[in-house]
Amino acid sequence: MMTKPQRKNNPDAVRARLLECAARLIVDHGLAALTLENVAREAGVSKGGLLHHYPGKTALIDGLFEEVVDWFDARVEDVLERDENRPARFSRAYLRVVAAIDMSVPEEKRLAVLMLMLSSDPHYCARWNQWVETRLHRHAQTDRTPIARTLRMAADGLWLSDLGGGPDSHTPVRREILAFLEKLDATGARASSRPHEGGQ
Amino acid sequence: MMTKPQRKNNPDAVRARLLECAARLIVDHGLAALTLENVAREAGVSKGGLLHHYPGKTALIDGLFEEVVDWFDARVEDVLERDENRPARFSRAYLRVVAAIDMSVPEEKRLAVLMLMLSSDPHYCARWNQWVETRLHRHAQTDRTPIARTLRMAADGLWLSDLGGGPDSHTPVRREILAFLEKLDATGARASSRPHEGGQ
DNA sequence: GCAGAAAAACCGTCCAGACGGTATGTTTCT
DNA sequence: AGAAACATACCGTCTGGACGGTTTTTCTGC
Repeated sequence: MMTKPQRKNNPDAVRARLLECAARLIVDHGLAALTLENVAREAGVSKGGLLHHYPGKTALIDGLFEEVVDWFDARVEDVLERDENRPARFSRAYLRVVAAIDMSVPEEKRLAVLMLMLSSDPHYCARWNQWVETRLHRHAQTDRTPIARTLRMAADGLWLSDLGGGPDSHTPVRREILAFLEKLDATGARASSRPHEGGQ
Repeated sequence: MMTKPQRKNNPDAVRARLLECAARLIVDHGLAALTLENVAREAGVSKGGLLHHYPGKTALIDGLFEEVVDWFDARVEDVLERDENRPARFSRAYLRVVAAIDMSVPEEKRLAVLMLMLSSDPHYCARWNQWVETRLHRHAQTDRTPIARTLRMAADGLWLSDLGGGPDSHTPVRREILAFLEKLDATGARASSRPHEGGQ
């Protein structure tokens, strides 16, 4: 008995739940549903409690943004390590991570949140671009080719398609496209792969 | 004299200006900035005036959506006509239209608005998917290949990049990517181009 | 250990501002 | 004159957030 009558505050868990609920609200009911009261209720705390952890709505959203970016970053870095040092290395990892997203898994809906925030607020858009450009600079030798850019752009398209359930978001089609793209960098790589030095 | 002291109502122009200002507000300051008051002020009319033309906010947004889709559709159809009946015909036109967007031209920012609405509201997302699938069905013989899908996905990525001024949205890079993609359907077309019949 | 003070976690209430929308008046076109 | 094209004033609602209070946890001196 007495498994858990010992009441324990767990602020970290509360913060995590707040972020998770905020993400779910956005994905399931749109950005308009992201109100302090809704998030608080979903997370099982009061509005005052929420505001204790995140002193304002923007702080909440900022926290969500950063968490999702970190999550994505970690996955990319993970794929990156297991890959040889081929051309378009970073961009391929980027694509693979996006392609591996399974929207039926709740936790992976986070990416949809990112897409939402990206396209709705220029501010987050800028921060995201900065993230991309940092990696792009880090992998300048392998990822400034047209192929690399194409892979990333296709990944973004797939990503967007995931969000809205477009005609290319179904598993068989995805697999086909991904196979095609993976083959791409082997075949066409030397056709017009010349690092493009320019633009800061 | 009397160049234009003769005051003339021009409701059509007002409607157009309202839509244009709404689009600019969204692109420049995010969805949250789209309020009736803001739009009205930007367009130089009162809120009452706005509500006279569009009886509600949703009507305004609907009008904007439809106008942008029509605009995009017209451009795609235009490019389509000037193109021979090659594989991936529709998808290539789709890509070319997106690639031709010049965000410095105010009028062409409309596409960014579409992207915004698509990713923020499931309702518009569904309507857009329907548009795509209609064309896809119309060009079933040429545009159900992996290459065609890739072209469209890359177009979507470019499109998204345009919205936030991502690293791939600058003219020289665009040109390079476009050239690469245009070459793609010639080189890799027969490697794995098999119409994929399935999915409803 | 342990009282008690301090800090952190959390709750419920209230308020000012913003926003969508209505109602009504005034001007302009036909 | 009558309809369409506007403007002005106003209302109800919702939401972010401030505020004060209460409970829980942690720190501190003994």
